Amino acid sequence: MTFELQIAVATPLHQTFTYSYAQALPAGVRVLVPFGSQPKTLGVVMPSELGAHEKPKVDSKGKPFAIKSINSVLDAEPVYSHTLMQLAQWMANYYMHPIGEVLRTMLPASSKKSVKVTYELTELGAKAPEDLEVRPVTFFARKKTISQPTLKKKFKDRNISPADSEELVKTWLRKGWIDIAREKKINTRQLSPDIITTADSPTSAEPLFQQLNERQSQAVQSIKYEGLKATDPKKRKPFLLFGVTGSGKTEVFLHAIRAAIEYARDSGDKAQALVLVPEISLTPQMTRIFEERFPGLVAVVHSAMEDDERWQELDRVRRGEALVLIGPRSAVFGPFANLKLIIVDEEHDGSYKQGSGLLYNARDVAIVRAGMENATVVLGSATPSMESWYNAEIGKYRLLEMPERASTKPLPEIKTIPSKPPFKAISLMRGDAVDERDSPFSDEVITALKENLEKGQQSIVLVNRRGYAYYLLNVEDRKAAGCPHCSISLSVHGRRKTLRCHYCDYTTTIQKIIDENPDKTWAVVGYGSQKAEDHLRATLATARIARVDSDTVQDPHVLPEILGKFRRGDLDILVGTQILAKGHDFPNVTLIAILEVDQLLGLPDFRGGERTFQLLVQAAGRSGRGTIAGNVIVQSLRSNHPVVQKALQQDFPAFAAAELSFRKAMGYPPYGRMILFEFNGPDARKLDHWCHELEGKLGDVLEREPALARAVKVLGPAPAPIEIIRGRVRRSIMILSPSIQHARAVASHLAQLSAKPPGDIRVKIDVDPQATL
DNA sequence: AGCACGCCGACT
DNA sequence: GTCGGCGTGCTC
Repeated sequence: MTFELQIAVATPLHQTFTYSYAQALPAGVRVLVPFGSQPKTLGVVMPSELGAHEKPKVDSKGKPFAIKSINSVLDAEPVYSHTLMQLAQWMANYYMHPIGEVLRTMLPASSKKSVKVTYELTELGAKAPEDLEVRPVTFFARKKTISQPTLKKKFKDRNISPADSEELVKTWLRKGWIDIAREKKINTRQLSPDIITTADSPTSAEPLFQQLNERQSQAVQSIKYEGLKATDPKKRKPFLLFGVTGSGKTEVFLHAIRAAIEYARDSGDKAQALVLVPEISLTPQMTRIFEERFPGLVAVVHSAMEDDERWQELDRVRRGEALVLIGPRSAVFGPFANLKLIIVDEEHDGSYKQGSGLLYNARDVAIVRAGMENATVVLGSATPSMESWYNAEIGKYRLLEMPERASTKPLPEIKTIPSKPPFKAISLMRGDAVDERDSPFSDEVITALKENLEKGQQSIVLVNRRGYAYYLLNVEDRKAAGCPHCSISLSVHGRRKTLRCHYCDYTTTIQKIIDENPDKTWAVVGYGSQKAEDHLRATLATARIARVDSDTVQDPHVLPEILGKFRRGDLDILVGTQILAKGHDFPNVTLIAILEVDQLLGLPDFRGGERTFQLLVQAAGRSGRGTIAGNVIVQSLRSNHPVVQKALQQDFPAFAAAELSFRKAMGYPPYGRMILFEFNGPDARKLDHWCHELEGKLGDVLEREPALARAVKVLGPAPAPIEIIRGRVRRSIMILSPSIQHARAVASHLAQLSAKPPGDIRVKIDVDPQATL
C-alpha cells in the first residue's frame, strides 16, 4: 500500500507536488524528495485534505505525471505544528508567496537549504579494476566524499564531456563504487523527541515582581479577565497598551505573563508566552529582566546567534521546558506547544517587517497566530502605528492607556532650536584641513552637552544620517557625485576620504573623483554621524565618546558591548543614528540632542510624518529615566512643522488625529489597503516594455470587471523613487483600495499576469508595504 | 531557485 | 570544427 502525499518543495513555485510513500505521514514532517533534476530536495508534508479533491495532475502535454516517491523522512514527528502549518498557508495566501519558501522562512537557517549532493567512495569503489580508463578513486584524492559540483569540475578538467561524466557517475552508482551521501552539515538538525517535564520553578513566591501602580494594575487586570480568562474566545480582542515612555509597560508584560502561567497551572496546564522585540539591541536588558523573574523558563533567540544555538533554544520551547520565548521578528514562528500570550513590544517598529524574501510583518502574523492558538495579544507602544491606533478607535482592539510615567519624574522637556544655516555645512575640498566653522552643531547644543558632561551625566546625540557628510558636490555643475550602479548620490565616509553608496556599498575615494575631474571644484555638503562624532571629539576633548551606527555595529557583538559600557558609565556621550532612539533604558542619560530630522519629513513617503514623530518621541523617552529629570534638544530647520510641534508636546493623540485625517483624505493606510508590485531588471527598455504590456493586460481584466475597477486605484507603472539599485532598474505598480478583498483581487490578477517575467526581470510583491520607497 | 536543453561567438 | 556563453522552460 502506498500513500500519495502533497509536498511543499523549497522552490519559488506557488504549488505543491504529489509524491508517494509506503506509509502515511503527518503534516509538518520534513522529507527529502527527488525534484526535477535534483535527486534530493527538502520538502514538507502538507495536510492531506489539501490534495484530496484535486484532479489528476497532467504535464504540459496532457500526460499524467509519473509520481515519484519520497527518498527519506527527516523527522520522527512534525517540526511544524498544526498551527504553524495553518499559519504558513495563511501567509502564503496573504503575502502571495510560494508555500515552500514560506515554510523555509519559518525555520532557522541550518535546515533551510536544500540538500547538496555529495558522493562517497565505497570500499568496493576503492578496489575497482585498475585497468579502467577512468577510475573513481582518482577523483577522491585522499578525501572520502566530494560534492557534486566538485566532481563535475574534476571531470571537466579531464576533458570528459558532461554527458559522459553523467554516464560514468550512473555506472559507478550502479556498480556500487560510489554512493550518494548527504552533505553532513545541512539538515542533520533533529528535534529532541522526548517531551521533558521540568520541575515547576517557584515563580509564584518571588519578591522580584514590583508593586504595580494604579494604571499598570488596571492594564494587567484587563489583560487577565478580558484576555487570558475570557469566557468567549471569539470576543477576545488584541490589546493595545498605549503607555508613554517610562510608564512601565515592561512591568505590565511581566505580570501578564505570570498571570498566564499561573492561570494555566491552576488547571494543571502549562502555558507559554511569546515576547517579540524589535532588535537584538533590546534583548540584553529585556532578557535579563525576564530571566530574573522567570528563572530557567526563558528562551532567547537573536540575530547574533549561531543556528545551532537557535535550534537549541527553540527546542527548549518545543519541549515545554521554556515557557517564555523572547526574540525578534522570526520568533513569531516559535514551536510552542501551548501558546497563551503574545506580547509585541514597540509594535510600531519598522523592523517587524521583513525587508527581503517573504515580506511579512511579524506584528500582524502574531495577531493571526494568536487567533489560531486562542491566545491573547498585547501590542505595546508609546507611539503606536496608525494601523493599531485606528483599530483601537474602531473597537477592533481594546485600548489600555498609561499616560503617566511610573516614576514621579515628568516627561523630559523638549525644545527646538534652529539648525545652522545649511551653507555653513559646506566645505570645499582644498587641502585636508577641516574648516572649524563647519560644525553641524548649534552653539546651544554644544553648551548643553558641555554642561551635562561637567555634571557627570550622560548624553545621546542622534544624527539621522550615517557617514561623514551627505554628499560630494560638484560646484560648477551643481551635481553630486553619484553611484555608478544606483540612482543615488554617494555619501562621504571615512573622514572625507571615501565615498560610499548606501544601497549597494559601492566604494570609491574622493581623490579619484578629483583626479578624474581636474578642472572642477568639489565641496563636501551636509553632515552625518561620523562628522558629528569628529566635531564632538574636537570640541569636548575630555568626553568619552562612542559612535553607534550601522557602520560601527556590523559585527553583532559590538553594539551590546558599547551599550554595556555606556550603561556602566564608562562612556559620556553616544553619537549615532536611529538605533539609539529605540527602547533603551539608560538611567543616567539626561540630555538628548537630535539633529537632522528634517530630511525624514521630506521623504516622499506617506509614513514620513509617523516616522518623524516616532523618532522624536522615542528618542526623547531615553532622557531622564533615572532620578534626574531629562532634557531634549531638537535642532531643526522646520521647528514649526506640525509634526515636530506635536512631538514637542508629546501629544500622541493629537498627532494621530491629524495624521489619520491626512491618511483618510488620501485613502492611505489604515483607511486604504496597499499592495505594491516592484518589477526590476537590468534593461530599462525591456522592463518598460513588459510593464506596459502588463498594464494593458490588467486594464483588460479591469474592463471586464467594472465593479472591481471602481473599487480599486491602480497607480503606475512608475519609476520607483530610487530608480536604479545595484544596476537594476525599478518600476512599481501600486494597488490601493479601501477594501482589502478588492485590493487582493486585483493583486492576484496582476500576480498571475506577471508570473513568468521574461529575461532577467524579477517581481516583488509587497502586501502592506512599510514604505513606498 | 536550480538545472538541463538549446542555439550563436572565440578558441585548443 | 568544439567549448561554453546565458536565454528559456520545467520541476509531482
